[in-house]
Amino acid sequence: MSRILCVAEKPSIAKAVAGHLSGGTYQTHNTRETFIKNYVFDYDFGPPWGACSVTMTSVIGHLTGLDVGPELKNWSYPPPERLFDCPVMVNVPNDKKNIAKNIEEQARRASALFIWTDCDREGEHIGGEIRDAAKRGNHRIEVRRARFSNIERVHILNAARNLVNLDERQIEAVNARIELDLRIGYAFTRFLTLNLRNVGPELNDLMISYGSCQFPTLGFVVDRYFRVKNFVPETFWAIKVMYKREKIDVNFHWARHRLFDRHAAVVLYERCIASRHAKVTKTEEKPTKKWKPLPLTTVELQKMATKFLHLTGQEALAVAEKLYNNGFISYPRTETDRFDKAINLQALVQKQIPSEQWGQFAQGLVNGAFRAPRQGRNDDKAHPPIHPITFASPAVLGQNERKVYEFVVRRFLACCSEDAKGVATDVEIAYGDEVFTAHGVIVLERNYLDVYKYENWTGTAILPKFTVGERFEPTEALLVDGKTTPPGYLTEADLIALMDANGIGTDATMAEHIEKIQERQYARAVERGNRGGNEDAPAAPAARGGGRGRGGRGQAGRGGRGGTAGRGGGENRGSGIREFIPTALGVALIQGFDRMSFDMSLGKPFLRKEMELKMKAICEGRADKERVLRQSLLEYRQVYNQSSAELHILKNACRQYVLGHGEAAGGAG
DNA sequence: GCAAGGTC
Repeated sequence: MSRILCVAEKPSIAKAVAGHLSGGTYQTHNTRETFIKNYVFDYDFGPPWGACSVTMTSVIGHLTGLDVGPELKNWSYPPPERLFDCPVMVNVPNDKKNIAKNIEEQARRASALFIWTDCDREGEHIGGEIRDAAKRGNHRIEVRRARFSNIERVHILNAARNLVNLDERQIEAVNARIELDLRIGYAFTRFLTLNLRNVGPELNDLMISYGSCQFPTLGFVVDRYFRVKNFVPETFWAIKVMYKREKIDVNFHWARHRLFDRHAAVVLYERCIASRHAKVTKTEEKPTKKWKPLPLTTVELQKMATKFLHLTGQEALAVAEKLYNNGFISYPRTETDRFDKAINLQALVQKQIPSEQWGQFAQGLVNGAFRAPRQGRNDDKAHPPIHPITFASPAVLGQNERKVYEFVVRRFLACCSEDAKGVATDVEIAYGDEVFTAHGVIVLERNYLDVYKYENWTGTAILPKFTVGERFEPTEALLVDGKTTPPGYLTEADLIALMDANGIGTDATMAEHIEKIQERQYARAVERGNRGGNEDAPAAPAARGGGRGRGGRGQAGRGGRGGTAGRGGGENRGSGIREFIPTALGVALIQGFDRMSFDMSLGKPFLRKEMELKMKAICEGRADKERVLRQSLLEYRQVYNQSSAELHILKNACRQYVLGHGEAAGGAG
């Protein structure tokens, strides 16, 4: 019987796959690494392998690291630009030696290696690392890969019978990313730290790092800071019409929303008053619904946790990992927002019936209210959406675990419910030369809203009956004025959404980058509403540089902000929602690079997006790794040279913001 | 001393 070595990306997958392939009977052997077990069993992989003796084990993420040699460990010599062309080498870090050794030893006794890493680019690369380790033990070992996107039994058995080859292109694409991130990160970090050190005592002992993810993350924070800072309130005028019928105040909204020209508004208003009567031109009553949420991804979990659970993204992820390790929820790092058909959702719903809080709701779903979840557009082909696995009694969970578990379960049950249903009424009237509308909703069935307490469907009222053609005299018609208000600083949910949209970091690392820019003292998190005076703002005597000067007209009507006067930060006082404000250093770095004559500033997200496109090109065979590397390093070296040549601009920005030495030469913007 | 990406 031939021996087969199987290696997964993490211990939990090794155990799950071993369970499925062996039918639940395997021997467990400890290794030198506490978390890693070798599972031994027999399995028939079908032709050409036939019945085999299998050892299933795992790594714990990446097995190797890339680093520069000892001759480049000294920061003072050679200069940082050597990092663009010095040798780099792959090594197995000390904490991974035992894992690699286990694979080497097992490979010696095996004729084939089957790789069971996640079905994504990084997983393919980890597969390559596993292969290299196995080949060190047995250079003739045959290497195949299993492709699976969930750990349902049938799916795993199917993967075991349909092995493929490792995709070298994906491995090369990741190799390119690793090498670029290392060289560029090291080079610019040393450049910044060494060159800004002598600008002022404040910067003497700081580590000023650059990274392809941390800098764009900071860039978002700084960009919003300037939008708030440079916001110029504008006065607007609006016509408000109210009509009382059947004891209901019906508020009609002006179709023009608001005007920034007082004279024009007054003229239009006077025509309304002069006409005295309004005429109903359209009424419409139609069924409407509020959609249930999509299946839960990591990014969404973090956004919701920062909004509703009073946790940071990183805390939420750490708690979710603990819940996962205890078997309560599925793998928490996923981009997938659609459930695979193979997964038995009703059985998972059933497991929640014992809950005192949502058990009844789960019972209702089991009794017939169950509906298939919506299908999102994202599938990482590696993990299902986050969902509960077993019921966890609140007694066995800590406080934060309880909150996150509750959210995961409620979200899941909401996904398996019916949309909320209601009737929407719209009434349109003509008054003077103007058009006004009223909108009302009656909620008929709350459905998922009964379990998903993080959402509601209110703020809309029941409208009395109106008939087309009828005329009435409004109870109230006023010309009101107001001022546009600035947007708020970035919340963590905003920041995560921006990173997600711009491809900065991955679901697993976004929270780390947010943490990093605070650790580096580039930005600070402050509870919304607790921003006292100017003490949190950077020392920025002349912050004219960054965003757009006027927010009023251009932003009108978009999003929930920049709206009517009086809706500023006050409403959220003590909300527990944290927002990010750059420090003087953070502003200086982004502004400094922005003021240099680059086509693309290091603080903008485009460079990372470009890297992403290049990786894709390598994966699809349209580009070659070596050429991509050569080309990218050439570009970054030019950015580096230019940064050296224009270093005074960066230094001036630091003097301006950090030391408060007035507006620097070179100007703002 | 420095990056970003896996995972515990």
